[in-house]
Amino acid sequence: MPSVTITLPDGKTLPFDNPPSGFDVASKIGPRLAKDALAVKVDGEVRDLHAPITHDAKVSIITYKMRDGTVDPDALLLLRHSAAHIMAEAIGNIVKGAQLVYGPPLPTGFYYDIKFPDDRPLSTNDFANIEAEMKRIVAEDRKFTRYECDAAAGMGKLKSEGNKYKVDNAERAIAASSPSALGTQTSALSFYATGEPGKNWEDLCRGPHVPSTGRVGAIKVLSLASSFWHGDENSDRLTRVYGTAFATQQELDEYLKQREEASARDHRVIGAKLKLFHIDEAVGQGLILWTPAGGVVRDQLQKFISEELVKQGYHQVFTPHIGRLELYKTSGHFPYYKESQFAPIIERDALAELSAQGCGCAEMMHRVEGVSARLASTINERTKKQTITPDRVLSDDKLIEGFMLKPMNCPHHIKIFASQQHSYRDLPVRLAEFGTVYRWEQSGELNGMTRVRGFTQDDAHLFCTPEQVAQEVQGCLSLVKIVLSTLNMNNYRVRVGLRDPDAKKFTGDPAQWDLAEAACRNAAKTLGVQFSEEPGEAAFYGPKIDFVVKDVIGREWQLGTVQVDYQLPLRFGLSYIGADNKPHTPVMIHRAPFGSMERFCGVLIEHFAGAFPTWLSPEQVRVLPISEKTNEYAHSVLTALKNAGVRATVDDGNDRVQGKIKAAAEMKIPYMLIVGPRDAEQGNVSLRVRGVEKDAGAMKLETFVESIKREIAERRADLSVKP
RNA sequence: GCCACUUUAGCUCAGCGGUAGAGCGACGCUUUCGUAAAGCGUAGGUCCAGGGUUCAAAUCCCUGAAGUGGCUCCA
Repeated sequence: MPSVTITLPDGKTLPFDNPPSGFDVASKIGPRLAKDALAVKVDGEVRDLHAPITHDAKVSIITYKMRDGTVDPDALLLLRHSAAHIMAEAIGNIVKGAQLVYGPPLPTGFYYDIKFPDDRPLSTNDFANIEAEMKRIVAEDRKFTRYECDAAAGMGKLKSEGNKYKVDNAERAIAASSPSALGTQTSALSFYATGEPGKNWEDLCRGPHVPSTGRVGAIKVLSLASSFWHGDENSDRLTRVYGTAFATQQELDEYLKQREEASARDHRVIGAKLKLFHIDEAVGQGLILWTPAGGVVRDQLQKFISEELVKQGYHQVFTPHIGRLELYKTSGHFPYYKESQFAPIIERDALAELSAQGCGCAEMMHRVEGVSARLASTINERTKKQTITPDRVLSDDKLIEGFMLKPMNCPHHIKIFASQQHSYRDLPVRLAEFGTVYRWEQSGELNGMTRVRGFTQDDAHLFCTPEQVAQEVQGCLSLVKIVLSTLNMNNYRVRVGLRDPDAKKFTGDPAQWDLAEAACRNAAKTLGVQFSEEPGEAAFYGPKIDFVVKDVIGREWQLGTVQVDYQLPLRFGLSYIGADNKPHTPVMIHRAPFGSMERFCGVLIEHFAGAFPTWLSPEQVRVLPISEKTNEYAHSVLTALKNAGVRATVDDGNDRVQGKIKAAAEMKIPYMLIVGPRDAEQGNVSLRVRGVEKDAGAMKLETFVESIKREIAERRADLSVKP
């Protein structure tokens, strides 16, 4: 028998005469550890607690809680993977003929994709039954038993069960562990029985699992969703059942409470309560109506960024909401993103003429969507590549012209640049606009302000020489940094999106892409923030740098973006006269520090839970007279505030002051000024600061006005006014 | 777009075949008050829309719209 030496995390070694299991190792360390052990990590790989360790290895025992008292993320994943099996068995017991597909753990829980028989779909009404069944399985505390068969036997077993999804999983597993890939390893399939193989429920599974069902203390079925097999929308539709699990009921309860709290800061809920925006069915899905209060927030953000733009040498431009279809065929937006744009707007006369010719719908679409031969050859010549798809090229007399609701601002800005001749001395030219664009998002994607069909980008396009790219990109990045730090959004990461190495989803010369990607990478390096490079994440015309901001609940939002573009200047034939007196093609940089005003405000609402810094607050101060006796004084206070440019109101209703405070607190107003006879006599105001449970004390009205003016002017993120 | 669920007063929701309900808000009156809701009263509804079943539909069935959670997508 070979002896095995186990090295523990603290460096101690334990000799064993026979290959021990993780449980044996834990038992040798102590009975308490053996009791708590869920699995074992062998040379960094998580394995079943009872699997034999056949060679000398570094071993650590995985318990639910780590030494510092926090939950081990490995243990949680393990437990949730096991919980997914328990849920799958429970569902299988309740719904006959349910075919299991795939059930992985997630950072917050787990799901199982299941194909239900058509006559028996799952509904949320089944949750109670499923949970009861899961509890029964947990109470039985059955062992998770692993067994392996060779590929042929395993496949035979699965095929006899008639579940094509599991057969497919097995085929993938065999392919992934094929001898050619891993040398000597023979491909085998592993199964886990929840209890005894042959007697209890079992599933094809790589594992590992917790030792027994009883170790999963608390499971809850959370929601239903649909998914596609292999994520392919043309493939089978599956039902995805989400759940979560913890070792104890208390942790589950805490998690559910946390979820509730998260939904309480939902921008749609807060937006309605604070009357920040409205979406009206009659106006249309995904179209935001900014109400007066939300209008203040947006206006302040726009003023803020406009000030920065002046400092950085930008020019403000204004362009209309539509443009000729031809423009977007030139830019490439129309062919590339046809599916996610509103349909073209076609002139009445053109429609009537086609209709008179008996032109059918398909023919009409073809003649709208086609590209003229002249445009195709021009662009292909300029970009030295076949960028116009030949089957869409029609002779000019067959084309129908139309307009597009603009999906991007760049073509309009390009035309502004092209309207004048430029010398290299003029560059960079920086054109900025709060430009509203429209995109046809799928209805199921729409979500409050964060996913909409019409939105305003804080857009700008910079036209510069190749030598200026690096510096201009850095300028853009510093702008994004100013924006994020002013708003106290300091938890973000930076993603450099590079072209997909093997896909054809990019246009242009690879050498230019290399240049652009290098410029982005270098600029990201100078940021002093961690960044990741992600191939395949580029725009079709160039690489980009995205700022992904993490909000208070840990969700990530892609907000600011900077993109380098060598393609559009070529497609539009842009040029400037260089020092050599010859024309050169400029490089374009697209950038939007907020991204979209709608989405940014939505994220901002959730970030602050509606409690905006004073400079952004729709209502900055509310004056609360104690009774009608001080209404007059309250109004004089209001006048003083308004004269100082402070957004303020008076609550002169006949509520008691407690009621007025409650109402003002619910509207998340930064400062309340409570005024009674005592204050009126001395020209004072009694201050109450948002988030503070008690009176901050009295102060002179003039002092308050000066302090809040300073706080607003500095765009401070905190409430700084004190008596 | 796909799957599940939801849609009743301005808001949050109850009612689930037999007269349309509550709390908050709004409005009015009383109270004139010192730090997170004073008291009383009044108004407010095409029960999402259209069709069907029924003596009778907010309630059951069908179709559609919108919303929510996911899937897929996001220049």
